[in-house]
Amino acid sequence: MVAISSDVIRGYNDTMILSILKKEPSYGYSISKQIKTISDGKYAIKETTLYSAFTRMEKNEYIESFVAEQSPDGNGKKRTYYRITDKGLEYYDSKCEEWELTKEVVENFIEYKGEE
Amino acid sequence: MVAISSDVIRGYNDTMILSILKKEPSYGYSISKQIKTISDGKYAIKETTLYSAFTRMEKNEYIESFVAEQSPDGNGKKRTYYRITDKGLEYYDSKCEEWELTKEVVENFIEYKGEE
DNA sequence: CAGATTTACTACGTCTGCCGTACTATGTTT
DNA sequence: AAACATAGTACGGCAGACGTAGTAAATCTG
Repeated sequence: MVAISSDVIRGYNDTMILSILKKEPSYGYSISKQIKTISDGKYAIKETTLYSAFTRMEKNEYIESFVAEQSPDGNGKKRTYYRITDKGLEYYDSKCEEWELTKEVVENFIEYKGEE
Repeated sequence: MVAISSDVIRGYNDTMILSILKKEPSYGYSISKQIKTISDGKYAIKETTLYSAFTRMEKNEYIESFVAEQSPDGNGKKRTYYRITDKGLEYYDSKCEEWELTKEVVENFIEYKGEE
């Protein structure tokens, strides 16, 4: 079983988070589950990686946080939600471009051997 | 102009080096130039990154070093050449598999917008 | 033939993102 | 009542990439 090492995914965790926040604001636990679902169970972001990404990206103004109740009637625990900013959208787009370039480059050094 | 950030390429520098050493033993300066050529000028490995990769990979027994003259008649400066080991070949193969998986995962989060 | 450039490295310290471990504290299910 | 899911925070360590700098021989260039 091949796993994705942190050195490989490094630099794309932020992109994954932003791609989810592009759709609508969300919070840690939900994003974590969405990443698992979207990746078809192939990747799970670590909690600490996720929350430190929030801190970093908020500092960089790629996201904004706000606190909201779980249900509109005011009961339930409060959660910290994140929303993508315009700067975050730009950053996401640039990361998508970078990905296309990276793919082109790396594939020159990779040998692909079909299924087995 | 999009550039490839170190956080993105991290984890693939070793793979690139090994893919070159798979063909034949080589040395630092040459590998550096080959990476530039093979990537079509899109990526240049930093010297310090390259040489620290040698140290790490030799310790991990993915490569072996030997010293040789530049020309067979014994003149010219000596160079440190590296040769890939069986363990290194295995590692390279596993990295290729990992790349296929990473691609599948990351692409779920990326939006591709043709040329422009 | 002197100076610039290319070749071929080594040393050292810093930065950053990822991760392990651990802890807190509700809410919900069995 | 206990277990599990939810929703985090705190803290420290690690490893790979990189900036800066320095050495030194070989080769090209005016």
